[in-house]
Amino acid sequence: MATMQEIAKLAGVSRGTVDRVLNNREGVNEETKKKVLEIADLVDYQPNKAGIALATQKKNIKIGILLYGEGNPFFEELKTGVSDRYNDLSFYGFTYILKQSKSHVRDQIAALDEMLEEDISGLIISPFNDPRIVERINELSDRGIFVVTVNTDLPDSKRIAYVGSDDYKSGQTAGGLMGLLTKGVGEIGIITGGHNVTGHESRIHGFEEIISKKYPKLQIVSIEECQDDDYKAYGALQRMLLEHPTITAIFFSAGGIYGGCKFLYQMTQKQPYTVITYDMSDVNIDFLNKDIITATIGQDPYRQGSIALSVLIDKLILGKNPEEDRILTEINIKIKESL
Amino acid sequence: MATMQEIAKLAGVSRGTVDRVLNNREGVNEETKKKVLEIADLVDYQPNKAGIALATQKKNIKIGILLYGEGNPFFEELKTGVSDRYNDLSFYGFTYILKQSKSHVRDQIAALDEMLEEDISGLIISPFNDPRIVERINELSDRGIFVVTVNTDLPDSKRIAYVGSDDYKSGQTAGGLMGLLTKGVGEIGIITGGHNVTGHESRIHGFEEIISKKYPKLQIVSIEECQDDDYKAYGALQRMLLEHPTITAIFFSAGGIYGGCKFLYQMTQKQPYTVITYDMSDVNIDFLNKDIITATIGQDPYRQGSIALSVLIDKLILGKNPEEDRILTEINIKIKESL
DNA sequence: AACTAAAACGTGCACGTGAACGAAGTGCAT
DNA sequence: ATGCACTTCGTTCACGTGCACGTTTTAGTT
Repeated sequence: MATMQEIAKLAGVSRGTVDRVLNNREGVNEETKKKVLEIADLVDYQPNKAGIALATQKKNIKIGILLYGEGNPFFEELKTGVSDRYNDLSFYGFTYILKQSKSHVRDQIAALDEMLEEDISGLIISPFNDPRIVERINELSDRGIFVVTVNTDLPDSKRIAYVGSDDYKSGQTAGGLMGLLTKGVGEIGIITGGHNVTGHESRIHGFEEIISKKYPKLQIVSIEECQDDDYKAYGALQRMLLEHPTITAIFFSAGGIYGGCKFLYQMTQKQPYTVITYDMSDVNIDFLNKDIITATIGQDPYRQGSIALSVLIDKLILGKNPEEDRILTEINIKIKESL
Repeated sequence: MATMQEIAKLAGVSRGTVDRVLNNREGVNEETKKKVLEIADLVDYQPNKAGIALATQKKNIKIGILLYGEGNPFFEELKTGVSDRYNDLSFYGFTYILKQSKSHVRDQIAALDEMLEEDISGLIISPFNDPRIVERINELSDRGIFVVTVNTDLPDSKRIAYVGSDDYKSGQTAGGLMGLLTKGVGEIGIITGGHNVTGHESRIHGFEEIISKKYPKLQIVSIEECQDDDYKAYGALQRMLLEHPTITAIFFSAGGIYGGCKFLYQMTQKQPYTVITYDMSDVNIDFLNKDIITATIGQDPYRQGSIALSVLIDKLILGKNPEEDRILTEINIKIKESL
């Protein structure tokens, strides 16, 4: 591996000049610049990360991580991913501060504003789908603070990358799984979440596509919205099953799982519903163990956290742009036995 | 974060002495040693990784990675995991050499012996379950070369850690999934693999346990061994379905998937078998797409590779022992739509 | 030609650690 | 007292980079 020193020698200049060229600092003649770049290219110069790390430490870089849903195992796992990767990357001498707001847009905005006081140089955020959030992300970007979104994307913002699952595909997966578990026959009810989580509709579209194309004998007979509220979900499911007693399968496209499953659990005449939900929350684990939920679809939150930190540090310290601006994580199916 | 220099100042000695104490080098008085350790503990000294990295570079550490099954997507993903993590960790200035032997014990032994010529200081191996391999791993350990096993464990060897899935549990997962997909009714045939892959029997035991306890109307009516050979698998499945025409579900506990699925694909009168296999190989993907395989069970090879490298480097460069000597990866279910 | 300002470049320090080298200090035999 | 071996400890260099500072060269003005 060639070092700056060696390049300097080959180019007949000092290491300082090489440094200026390779870091795009000004104050170097066009010709010498060209020559240095040529040689750097020739020897395939790769900066030594340990050197960078040692030199960067004093800069005291700080990045912010803004999530919601305290205690939610999805975010707990995401945090583990961040923390594990931080372990590898901490030699760059940066720190991070973590905030978890309440699950509401205005709380996230408040937390975001608080975070800006801390003069961070990068941000990882699981954003709500709200124009005010987009606005703030753009503002940050303009100030030179790089933003990576996780879990939910805001494609119209100036974020440098999104790390999370492909919602349409995860909807298709739910659809395919539903087909298999029901042997392709029966009636389905869907409990949807709220509207400030982007992927929401995509999931349902993916689900509907597979059901309609691949399983003609499977029918979606009712869709109820619950705004990610457990009380509403309880009531919604109750009404739904009363109106459509022929339903044998239920798909929760987002929240309201606890409320819905509680109702199913409390039903006097137990019917073996096929139930598909999202994410590995405590609630999901509990109801998987109680045989209320049949399967749940995970989106690898651990890797979301891990990759997000990695991408942000690459950009922030090494100046390396992510290869894709949408980095998709795997979709996993979990059942009781695979927990 | 305290540095050696600061500890030295507090202890009233030079940094060299602190270095000797903290790295367990000899030549330092008991009392001063005690004092230094006290202060190091007090300030919660954590060595600066960038410093270590920069200083360690010249040592030219090399580690070996020994796999088999060239082209096998399981190992391809594992290699990606290694490579990604290497990207993060390469600042320690180490290199690795990768060998993929043929899928046979004696080829692995030969490759292992070749590797030893290269004077490596650590080894990651996906071992065959054979006493000669165990013997060699122990020999390496005695020579101070740390060994991490992936994919298959050799618990009786002197490896410092195993990274892979819990085979018994993955068998249970297969069983639970089989129950769900068949609605708990029908007859099952099992195609098993060979005997030099440890987890083999554990998977089948886990499978049998769930089937017998949870799904009384589901019966395993035939088990055929195919030694991971596709020709044998083809024939074995043919015989099996001839002898037991009532079989509606097939469980491949290891190899022979291509042979078996090819037979199913070529059958003139297509029957909708429920088929469960292991790992995300090309073969599996192909037959998932052809609707021959219903679901396949993955064991997160990416993370196996990633974690294995991490553990080995922690031990080798930072002298840190893994917290557990069995590090289990997640079990994931994949269907056609979630590929 | 003399001076000035800007451009272009070199030098040196800092970061934290590993490790070789060398310098004291101690005890013992001569 | 001198020499010697041994213990104990301090000093120094090396690793590769970022960055501040200082120095030289160039171009422009009077």
